[in-house]
Amino acid sequence: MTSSAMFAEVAALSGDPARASMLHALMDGRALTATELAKVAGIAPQTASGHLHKMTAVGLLSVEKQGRHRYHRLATPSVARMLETIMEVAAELAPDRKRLTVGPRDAALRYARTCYDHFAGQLGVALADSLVAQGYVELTSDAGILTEPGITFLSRIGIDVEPMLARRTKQTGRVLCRPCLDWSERRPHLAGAVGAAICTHSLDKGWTRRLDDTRAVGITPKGARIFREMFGAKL
Amino acid sequence: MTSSAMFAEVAALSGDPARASMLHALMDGRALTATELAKVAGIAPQTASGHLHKMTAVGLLSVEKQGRHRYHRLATPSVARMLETIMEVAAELAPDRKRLTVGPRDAALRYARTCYDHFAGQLGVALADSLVAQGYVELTSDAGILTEPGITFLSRIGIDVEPMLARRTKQTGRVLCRPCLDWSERRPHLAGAVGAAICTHSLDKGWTRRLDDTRAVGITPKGARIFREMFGAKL
DNA sequence: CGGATGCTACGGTCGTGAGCGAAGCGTTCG
DNA sequence: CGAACGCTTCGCTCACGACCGTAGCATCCG
Repeated sequence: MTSSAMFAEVAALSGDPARASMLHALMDGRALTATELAKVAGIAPQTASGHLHKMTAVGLLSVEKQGRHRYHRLATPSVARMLETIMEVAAELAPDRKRLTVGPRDAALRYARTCYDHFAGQLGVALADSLVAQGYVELTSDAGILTEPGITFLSRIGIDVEPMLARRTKQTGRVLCRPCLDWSERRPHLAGAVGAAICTHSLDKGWTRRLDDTRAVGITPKGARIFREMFGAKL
Repeated sequence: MTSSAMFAEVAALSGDPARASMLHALMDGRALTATELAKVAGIAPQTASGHLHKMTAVGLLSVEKQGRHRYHRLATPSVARMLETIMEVAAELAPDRKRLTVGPRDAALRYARTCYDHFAGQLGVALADSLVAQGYVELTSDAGILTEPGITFLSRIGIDVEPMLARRTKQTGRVLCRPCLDWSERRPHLAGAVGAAICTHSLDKGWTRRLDDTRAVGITPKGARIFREMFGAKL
């Protein structure tokens, strides 16, 4: 059965500690160079090159050549979703040795970061919580939906949900989104098209900005006001 | 970072060909014995025993002792979800060598089978299609919801959605479900609490029945009528 | 045009772990 | 009670692959 073989190959590629570290680092959706990834994984560049070649050959990663750099990123959103679910299981199964040390040890990362294409960390959880509290979003571990008031809210802050509606059943009023378990907060936050739109829009509008070369993001004063007054988030 | 280590361990456990075969076989939600799993994976019972011990120790599997048999099953629904997403990526990345040979080679399995706790195969896809066509369910690759007419429909055929409502936001009218990519049909079908309820209820009512010692299910004449007349499914 | 940088290809070492044969323990059944 | 069965533990072999040193190829810079 060739399907089972491919399954094993994908899982095995994700299962090596060094490769896992790299995939982990790529979870923020950005593209990193081989050297950066080698440093993250704590291995020599040659070794990293081999790993990256394998993962690219199979299709987990895609490469973009720019000058003498080669930027690697997760090939598809489904790969990111896969990594998320593996992390979810890993978090569940993790021995409760020090919940405190679990997750990113960097305070900035715990506070706010990107998770592939959406926000995670305390910011991500807080936004999700407030959207749920106001009835804009409903979330379970299985799925999530954006309610009609939620659609109105998003358009008020400048996010158009039409493109999301176009890609699904014609019926208006509800837009599907997706929960994503945060492995530092151990709480669900907002992913999927809606979560991605909020993240993109927030970066565009200067509510948040990337902290140089990490996956952490900072909240600008303007953003803090918006998140507090519009979202009702407690940060 | 201990979280990354656990991630790698979980993925590595799923990555060995023999273990992958076993997990694959356990995806139907039933509990199998060590010998059965050894046969599936094509390895000696001793080897299988070692694998099962490891996966159980980490928490991917749970064991139930019954007489001289030890029944192994997936420990939690989240493990099943993880395997699904890995399969989804594997299916996407699979070289298109013979779409025909992809997926279960057994005709009965392709026709109708269980996928952890819900239906898959042609039956699963057909049911999902007809529920979507009638506006009872909305599905995307990210998430799915059960509409108000859908709730009415389910209660008409004897499925109470109250327990599902209880576990989420109080607001009535919508129940979240979950899409699951079928790797033989390459089409989404219905999973989550709603999919599980339909599967359980269908087995209870004798609309379908398990085919002895496989994960395949058969559709009884009564079931065929129900699926055709009530669901509007074309099988 | 040298020198530095980012990355990759090759060759070799070494540890890890999958696999099985043999043997032992508990359970079931004739 | 003894044989058959299901499963596990132990000890061993062996192959795969992660890792790095060396070397080689492109690209950018002064």
